[in-house]
Amino acid sequence: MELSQRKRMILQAIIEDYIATAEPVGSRNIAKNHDLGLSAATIRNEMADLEDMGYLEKPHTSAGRIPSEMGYRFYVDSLMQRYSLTAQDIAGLQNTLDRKYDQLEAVISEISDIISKVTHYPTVVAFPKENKSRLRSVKIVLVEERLALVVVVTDAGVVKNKQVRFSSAVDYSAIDAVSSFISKNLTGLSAADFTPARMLLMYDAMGDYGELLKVVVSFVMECLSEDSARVYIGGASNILNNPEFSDIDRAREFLSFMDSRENVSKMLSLMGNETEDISIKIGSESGVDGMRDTSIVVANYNVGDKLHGKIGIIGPTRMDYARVVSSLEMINDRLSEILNRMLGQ
Amino acid sequence: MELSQRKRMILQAIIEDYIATAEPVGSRNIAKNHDLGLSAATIRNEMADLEDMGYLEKPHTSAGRIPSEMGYRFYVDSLMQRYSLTAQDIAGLQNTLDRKYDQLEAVISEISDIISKVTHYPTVVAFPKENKSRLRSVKIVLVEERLALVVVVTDAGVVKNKQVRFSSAVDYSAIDAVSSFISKNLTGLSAADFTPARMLLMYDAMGDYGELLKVVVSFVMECLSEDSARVYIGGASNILNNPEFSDIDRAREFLSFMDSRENVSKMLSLMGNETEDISIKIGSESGVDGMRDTSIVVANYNVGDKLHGKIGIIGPTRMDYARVVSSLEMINDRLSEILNRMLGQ
DNA sequence: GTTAGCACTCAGGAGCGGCGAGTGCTAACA
DNA sequence: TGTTAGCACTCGCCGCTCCTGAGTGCTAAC
Repeated sequence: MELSQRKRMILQAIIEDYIATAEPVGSRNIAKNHDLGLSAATIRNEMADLEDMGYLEKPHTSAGRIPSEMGYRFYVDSLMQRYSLTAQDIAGLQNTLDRKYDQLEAVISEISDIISKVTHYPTVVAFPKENKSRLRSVKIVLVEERLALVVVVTDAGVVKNKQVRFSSAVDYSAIDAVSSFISKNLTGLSAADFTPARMLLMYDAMGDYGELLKVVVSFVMECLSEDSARVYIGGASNILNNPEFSDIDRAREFLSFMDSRENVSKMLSLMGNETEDISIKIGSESGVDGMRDTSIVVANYNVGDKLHGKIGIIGPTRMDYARVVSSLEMINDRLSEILNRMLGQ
Repeated sequence: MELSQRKRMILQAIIEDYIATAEPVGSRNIAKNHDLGLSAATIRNEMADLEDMGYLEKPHTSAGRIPSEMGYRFYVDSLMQRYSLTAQDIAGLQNTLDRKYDQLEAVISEISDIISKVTHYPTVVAFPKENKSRLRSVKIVLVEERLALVVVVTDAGVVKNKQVRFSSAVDYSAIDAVSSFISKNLTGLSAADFTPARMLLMYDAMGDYGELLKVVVSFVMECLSEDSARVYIGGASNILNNPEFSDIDRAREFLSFMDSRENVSKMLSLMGNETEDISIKIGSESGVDGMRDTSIVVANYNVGDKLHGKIGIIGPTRMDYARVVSSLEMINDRLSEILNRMLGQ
């Protein structure tokens, strides 16, 4: 059954009031504060209907109503109006974001702080990650007798490097041999191509240099597969500004979840749907246990067509979705820009 | 005035009881639970003395006593007995620490998690940092036409690198020229040697390659000065296990302090005294405002003789100092070992 | 269909009294 | 003189009751 226009208006009013005040909303308040041209009694009737239909809940008989998860879902999908940030917000954002960055880490942490500051919710930013990338080139730089730097470049233009320490001195000829072997045989391969059989063959073929090759190749594989999604978590304590978390056990449950990057990165990966710009999971929709009554809003960013990542915020189900969505959209655009300039070809 | 042996025993009993229970300690309890051979009345008299002398405080008339900051300080300096970790603790530690690490980041975060797990307090680990290091060598690796990797090696054996993107193609001759210029003129210099005058001269001398040189040199300087102490913060939510922080405002104050790496790294740097193995700041001793009634215990670790860092925990002044100190000592040893193996020459 | 009125519900806060842990003082004892 | 038992006193905490007020649902009138 479709919701009548009047029901929609009332539902929206209730949800927005509840988002603003965190207190159950009564019919009288709606009648007074929103100019709907209806008396409290009429609104009461409509509210009873909305409750029957599952959009509202009563915490107890004599309190007002609060939105159910289904109510929030309907709000987010159909009622929510795009919120425009104030000029002040935007100016502040531009200001901080216009700095020059040269370290990925610095960009990510700064972005996270900004989101926290704007939304007043805990923030999660995933580092950009590669999709099925292929090897473009490998360089081995001998730094000292027993220390080399292995530099891997993928076709997404991403450069990774790692120090490798050897137990005995390595000479240039070994390095050269391995380098040219790799560029001849491995260029253009993706992680899936590194089958055990192929690797064995390779190690054999290289004879004396097998050991060195092994070290280098295993790092190359690491770079190409790269499924360990690194995340940056910021502003976790912001959650305590919400009365939902004024209970200390509740707060601890949330914060100890957020203390673990693994938890958070797992949760992010469950958010799926990389095609949509913004995805929202309300309460139990996230499918994560430790996170009762919290919602997650995530935006996907892309760098070129091979790199992507996610930025998001986590807050109570009673969240200012409209504001969060527009903030995320805006910041996401700027982040994509910065990263494209920084990492793009 | 010196404390009598009896007063010392009583003070120790009170502090240890208070650490264990977080509740003001009364004379009767001491008489009952500690076999001091004294009646409650006697202990009462001694407690009154200890209060007069400043070692104890009364939250209100009819509660027991709690230690003052001065009381804790005396305890830490003179009364505290070295605590030995249980066999189980140690086994657990060895177990996790025996993994092979090859990424600094992984070591640091793992160490932090372990300390949190053992002590149940929030943890802070500073990344190893260099002291007045000198330039050993610089390599510039051209990765693509307009992308190079600059690798800097200091005399502490530390290798840092950074991607540099150019607006126009750079050819090998430029790279070679700059490389050899640097190795001829800058080897052995420390950050202080890079005076503006000298730099200007250099840039001029290089003529066409001045731009490239500028980029490389500024990164070299960055590596040599390196005062931005990176820190890893773990287990912050552990603070909520302590009844001192069951008040939500208190918890928020603490956690929002911990949300900022800058705050924490600044606080760490105030801990000073890199010669001592362990340093302890109790309550206001830390000189940091946002951290009422918290204590900090920090251990210094060294890698070779040029690199050092700090690991520490932060908790309520009512902290199990004995356990924390021994845990930190033990973990610190293992960390030094791992890092020396990993980064040492 | 809308609204006014009314009886009913129920969480939250204020007020109050009793309990008990703890103190300080005094007087007796070794 | 130091130690201890006894006792009056203090005061935070807990649980109880009562009251208030916001909010509901129903009914009857417009």
